[in-house]
Amino acid sequence: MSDAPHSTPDAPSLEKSYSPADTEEAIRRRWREGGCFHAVPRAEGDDRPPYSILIPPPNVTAALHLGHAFNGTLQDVLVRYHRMRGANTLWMPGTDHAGIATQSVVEKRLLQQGRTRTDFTREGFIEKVQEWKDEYEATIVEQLTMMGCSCDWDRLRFTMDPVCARAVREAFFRLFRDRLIYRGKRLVNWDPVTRTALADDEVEMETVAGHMWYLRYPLEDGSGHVTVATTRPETMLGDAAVAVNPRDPRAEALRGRRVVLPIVGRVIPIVEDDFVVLPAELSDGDGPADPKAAFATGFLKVTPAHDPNDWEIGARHDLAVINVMAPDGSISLDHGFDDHSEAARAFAGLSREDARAAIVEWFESRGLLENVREYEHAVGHSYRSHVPIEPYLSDQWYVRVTDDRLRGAALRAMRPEDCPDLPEDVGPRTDDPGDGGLAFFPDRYARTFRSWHEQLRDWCISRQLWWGHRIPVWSRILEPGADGREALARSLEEARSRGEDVVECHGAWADRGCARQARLTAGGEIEEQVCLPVLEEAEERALVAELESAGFTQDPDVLDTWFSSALWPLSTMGWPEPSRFEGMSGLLETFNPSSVLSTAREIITLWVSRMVMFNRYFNEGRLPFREVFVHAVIQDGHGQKMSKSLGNGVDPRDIVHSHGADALRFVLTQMSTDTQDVRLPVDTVCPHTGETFQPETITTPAGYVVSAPEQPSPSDPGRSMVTAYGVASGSVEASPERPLARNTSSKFDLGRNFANKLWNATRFALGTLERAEAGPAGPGTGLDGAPLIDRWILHRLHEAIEALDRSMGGYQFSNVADTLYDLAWRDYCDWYLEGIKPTVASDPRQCQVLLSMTDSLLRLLHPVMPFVTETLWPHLRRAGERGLSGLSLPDSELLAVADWPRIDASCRDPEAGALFARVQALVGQVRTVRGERNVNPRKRITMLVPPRINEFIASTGGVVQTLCGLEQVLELGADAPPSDAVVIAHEGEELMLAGLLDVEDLAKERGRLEKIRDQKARQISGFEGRLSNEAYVSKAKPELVAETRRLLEAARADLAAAEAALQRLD
RNA sequence: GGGCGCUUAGCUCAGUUGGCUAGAGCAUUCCGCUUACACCGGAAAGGUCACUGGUUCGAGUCCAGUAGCGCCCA
Repeated sequence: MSDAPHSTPDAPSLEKSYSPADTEEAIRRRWREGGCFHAVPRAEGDDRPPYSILIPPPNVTAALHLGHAFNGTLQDVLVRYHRMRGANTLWMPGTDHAGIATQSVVEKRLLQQGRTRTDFTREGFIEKVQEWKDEYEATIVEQLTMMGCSCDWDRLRFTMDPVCARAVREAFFRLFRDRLIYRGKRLVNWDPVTRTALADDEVEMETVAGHMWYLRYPLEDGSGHVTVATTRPETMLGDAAVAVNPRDPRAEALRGRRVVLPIVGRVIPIVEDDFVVLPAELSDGDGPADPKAAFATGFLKVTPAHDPNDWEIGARHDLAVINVMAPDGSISLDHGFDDHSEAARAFAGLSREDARAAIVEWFESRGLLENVREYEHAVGHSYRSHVPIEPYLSDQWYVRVTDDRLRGAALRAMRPEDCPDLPEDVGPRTDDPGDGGLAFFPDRYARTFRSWHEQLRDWCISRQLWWGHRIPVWSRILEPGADGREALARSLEEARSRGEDVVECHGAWADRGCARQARLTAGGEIEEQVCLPVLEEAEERALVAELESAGFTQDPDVLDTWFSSALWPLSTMGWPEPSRFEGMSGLLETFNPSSVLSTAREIITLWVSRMVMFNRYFNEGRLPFREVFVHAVIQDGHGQKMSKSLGNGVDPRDIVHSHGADALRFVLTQMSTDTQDVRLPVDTVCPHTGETFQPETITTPAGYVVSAPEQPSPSDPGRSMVTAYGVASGSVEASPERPLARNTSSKFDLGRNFANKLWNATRFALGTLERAEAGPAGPGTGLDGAPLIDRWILHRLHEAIEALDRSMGGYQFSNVADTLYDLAWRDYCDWYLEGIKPTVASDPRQCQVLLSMTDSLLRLLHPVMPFVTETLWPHLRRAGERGLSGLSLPDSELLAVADWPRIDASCRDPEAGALFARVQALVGQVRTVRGERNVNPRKRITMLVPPRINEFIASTGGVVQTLCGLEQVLELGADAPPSDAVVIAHEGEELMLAGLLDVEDLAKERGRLEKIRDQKARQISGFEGRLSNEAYVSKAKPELVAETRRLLEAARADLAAAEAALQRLD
């Protein structure tokens, strides 16, 4: 940091402009040393209300971009606001291990060095990932700190740290014990490249230009064939049936008949199922046409092992499940494809793509390929490797979220007005603490939450990865003749008759606290599973050794990242046993439920739902948070979402560098409207010359517009730089000759200017107070008989505080920013400071108003702009005690923990508000005339006014004279006005300005008056039209009608004044 | 296919129970370096509120439909 004089609190004077880079570091240090952000659980006698937010833990895959900065800013605004309002405030920070994403970035990095994961032991590889995590966690924390986020950094958590790991183990154990976790053979979304299962929401649908192939399957009796249409011919090796719609007229003739599957020779049935789309020519036209109908033949090949719909059909018709692929997606004979023929064996080992071509070729060469058509359809792709998902049959672990204890609890949590009718299979609302208590902002997102749960499916939680929480289950297959096998087989048989496929076992292992279950595998074997509870380390080691010597092995898979994220509100607070960890006792009781979750739209399904279910299940029905605020998505200048993977994200540190943290925060706050997306055009800063320019763009293969990886320096084309996209995409690397360019955006100029304005206004206020003759009056001074402008600014302060409280409560951040901007810049700087300049030095009470207003502004602005306000704070404190009657401003060493201004209704003064509005209107008119005639601002002029206006001006304490630049105000008498007088129509009366110009410009003056005349005439006809409408007069609110009449009268008088003045010109 | 959002000044956007003459910032033009601030002050110009119908005394705002853009979930 620099040692500029204002960077130390004791410095006497302030620089001429605010320089964030010179002060931010010192301010961060003061907060850190002051321990301002550390929260402690509620203690005896502490009646502060709690306020807590859990940060949505950012992934440690990469640095944060402005989307995260946006969310972080809004949370910090809330947290700082509530802290100043006196809440016991906790903002819990942390990061997420992001299993698949982090593992794959590390694997990608290793690949660049020519190594793969399997070159390491599991432990060795995890260590590599851990290094990555440490690096990015530090980056993320630095980014948040630089933005001023007031997190409780002493409580920083990581989803895989020991505290969180303990929570994961406990949760898994309880769910397993309660039969809410099970292992099952299912079709999963399989990523053949990373060789792991993906949850539904990790699959990205992409529209693909593919083909529809029409394959002929001969009937068994040789009497002909049926033609099936398919986009995936290679899966035909696993076909188990051909399906036809029962409404299809051909169905009856085919009933009971069979086809011979080409290549394989398998004889498979023709089944009837409603799922089959009737071809367009057979469709009876009721209901909307299915676009697939145009491509359908009415015959569907059914491949239960390789298509989710076929899996369902297979289940309905009890079809065989024949898996013909290996985990890498190649055709394989070793994973359930037992009835392979000689011809089929030729395809073994081919990739999906090669097998498709070969099989199409096989059909074609035998005349069984009836047709090929172009076909555009949506195909699921892995969000990680971006290859098409393979629906794949495998053993996976599931959470039975469809159980009423989870899904039902999530739906019952909704406010009744958001979900008036619970689905039939959901239990009724109860008096449980969390029932009906969950609110969404904006409330339309409640619907997203509800519909997600209405069509919920069990949640696949196992991932075939090394980086993550390992599944704490040991299992073995019971060999025939093994001890107790007979008894187990019998109870499994019984269970099966009850519709269950698992039995709980007692005895060995179970009596040591483990949960032990047995199930029947697809192959008819008995699998015994032992889930370990949370144990002391030595005890666990011993138990594991025993299990392993008894033939058990630990499941190699890890848990879906969202499993640990779902526990975030619990795990961060030490659940299930906070007393084990220092400083955590009482956290849960004080801060769970937290106050609000601030997050992005797509997270409603991924995360919000699961936190609600888990928190309610594990913590006595309590909600993890009472409110969910869903913020907008930050897009780049091309309307594309900023994302880590796309590489179009802007590092918030770049903006801190170019504009300062407060500017970043203010503008992001102002951008937070109720809409879904906000757009932020991004510029590049040349590292060679420092100039800002619009980078050249390229279009990626996926169709995104991003800045080109390398850019020439705009004014020095001989030199070049690399962009964030270039580095993120791996196509270029930064070097000393070709450095990485920072980003910026002119969008943040507004915030930088505002911070500077506040800086200078405060500087002016302090200088003025220093020079004042008597200094400020004591705090507690009343405003009775005070000048209009002082009563008015206090009135505005009161209004602003009310507006801020309202906007904060409704997450209307844009309104928060606008309210602050208008109060500080428009009211305080433009009107108040300008208006008091001639009087303040000799008026101690006005000095106190100035001081208290400045103090209040710093407090109000602090949540949004903490750095500049905290920097100014010690200077203000030295100016004396602040406060007025009705406005309490208790002192505090640090602004971050100062009180929010306490203002009472006595400061409200609507009369002053109305009077000052008249002043502003009058001043505006005079300034317009001065501006139109290019009168030098320094030139003092004379105003001639009728008695009523004269009286009004006299009552305003001189502000009209000051703000209009008046030499004198004269009452219009019998004397003729000066020849150069310009007429203004104001409040239905004529005013005149004299001494504007040395030479009269008649034509200009006529034009001005004519314009006023026409404008007034237009207004009058509008008002008259309204009032001549009887329906309006009788139906509209009376005060509105009266107001219209008043406006009409005023406009008529103004018109008359303008016309009179025009006449005088002739 | 289902759901949601957006379309208001050249640009980026406000406009939350329908009600003064539709606002802001930037950009543009004019005047001003008035000892707080040129990261500034004053003023001007700029809009068929996407389109079509409807409800209403009154519609940017509510309803229905159309078009375009975008997002989420299948």
